[in-house]
Amino acid sequence: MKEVRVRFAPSPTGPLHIGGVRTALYNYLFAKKHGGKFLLRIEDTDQTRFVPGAEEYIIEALNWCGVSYDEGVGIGGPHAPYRQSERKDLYRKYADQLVNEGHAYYAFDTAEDLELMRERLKARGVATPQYDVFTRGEMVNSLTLSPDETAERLKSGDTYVIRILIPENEEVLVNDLIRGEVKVHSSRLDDKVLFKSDGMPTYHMANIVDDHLMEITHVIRGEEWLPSAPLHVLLYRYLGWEPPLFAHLPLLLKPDGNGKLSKRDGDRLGFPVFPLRWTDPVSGEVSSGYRESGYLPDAFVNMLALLGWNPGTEQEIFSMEELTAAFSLERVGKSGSKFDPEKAKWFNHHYLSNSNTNDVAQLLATILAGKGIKAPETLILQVSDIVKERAVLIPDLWEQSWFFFQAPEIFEEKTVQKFWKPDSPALLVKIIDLLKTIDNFSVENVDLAVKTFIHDNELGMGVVMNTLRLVLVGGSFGPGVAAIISLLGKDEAVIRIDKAIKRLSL
RNA sequence: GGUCCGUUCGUCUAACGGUUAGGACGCCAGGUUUUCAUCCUGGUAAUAGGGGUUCGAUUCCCCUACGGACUACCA
Repeated sequence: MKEVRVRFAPSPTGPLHIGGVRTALYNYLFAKKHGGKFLLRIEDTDQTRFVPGAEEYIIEALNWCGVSYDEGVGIGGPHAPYRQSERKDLYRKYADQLVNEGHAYYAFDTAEDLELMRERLKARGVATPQYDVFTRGEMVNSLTLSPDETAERLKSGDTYVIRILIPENEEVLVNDLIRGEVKVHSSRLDDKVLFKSDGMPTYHMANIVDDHLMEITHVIRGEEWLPSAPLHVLLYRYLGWEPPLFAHLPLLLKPDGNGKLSKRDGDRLGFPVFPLRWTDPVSGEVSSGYRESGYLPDAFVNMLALLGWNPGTEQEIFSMEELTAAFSLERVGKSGSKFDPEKAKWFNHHYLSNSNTNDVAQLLATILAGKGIKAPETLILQVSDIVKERAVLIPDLWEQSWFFFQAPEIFEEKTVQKFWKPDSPALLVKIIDLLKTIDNFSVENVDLAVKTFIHDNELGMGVVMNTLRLVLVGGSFGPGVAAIISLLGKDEAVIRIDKAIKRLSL
């Protein structure tokens, strides 16, 4: 059996959004599953839409997700180059071949000509004006011009495009791995431009040539390409090539209402639609990314994988290896999936709280370093251990633990109102004395000592604990009080209690 | 408008002719608890509508409705 070769072929016109990431992911999983190759090709045939930084962004995003490619831009491979603008010279001969064999033709119409044609047809009541079997006869092209005239125009340097000559009357079949057989009548297809007047091929031409040359076996791409798939089938046939197998993935929809997920939805609903933060080079507008928002790549990938695909079992937590083993195109759904930001958070929380404490400590250490805070490694480790299950996003690690690294400057008014009573200072003085008697300052020991103290003095658990919490962290938040006291250490705990007594008693 | 694709709880989805239509997120309730979370238990909630085919339709066919994609010398 032939080696499976698939590609992800984005256009560098901006940041990759999560729908694109998912397409890349499915290609990757499919390739790995079948022991094949996954390649990255950059489709930059439209020079006017080039956006600086977009290509780098795409590569960085794939790397962050752990979606690595075997051949492509940046790493090369047996079919280099992988950037279409650098393959420019390759395409022309195939366009010529199509013209020579009567499957394509030269068209000299100007933009104005085309506009006029559309208006004319609309006036005539034609709903969809197209350059097709019905209209090509009245346009300026090598079909309507004499061979001499055509040759003359070509020679004199008239600008022209090359259009495919769509056959007049036949059903074009597209066999889709996800949707089955899709039939379209050729009379509904238009004579798409294959070769532009600027000397570049269009997507349609370039993608067929490259997929063939790069020996692509499966084209896995978004559903938005389904309507042009018949055209691609025709091109393979006319070029005499065996077409790859097609799989058109369902779309990612916006969380509310309907429609394709877009950049705007993220802004509007407050969640990232991009894997990484992106700053538009022209407007300077910033779009948030999953990475910068504090998502773990594994959680992000897991969440994305399940949007449109399911394993057929009730498993929902998957490592990349497990995804690879379980993935199949047969289990990709047909209908679009609404993106659910809440579920994304759930995944991240799950991954964070189930992460190895050492890994979490790394994340916390990075945050601390960014704030210029120095802390003992063991403390970071201990804090990470008790705080990881309380964090949904990475920044929560800090939100839940900052008081371990710096003493509170202020005391929450609300909590003071509720727990600071006239007899609080006396209580806390006793607690200080108590803490001083504890030799082994482990969480368990501190917990036992405090609870015994509460019991022996017939005090209320809530009152004592919350008062302690208030003076230790400055409010009503954080992990268990015993853990806080233990990790702070005897000296620091006593200092904080003592200071608070003085400040709050004023 | 035309072409194509689609339609199971609010959301992601399972069930590939026979199930009390299952799971997850969310939500609600209860439990654990020193705060807030977590965690545990339970609950809520769906086959778009109408025709067929069949002993039997979520499942197969048709129609309707609704939704989406596409409709550039953009990908």
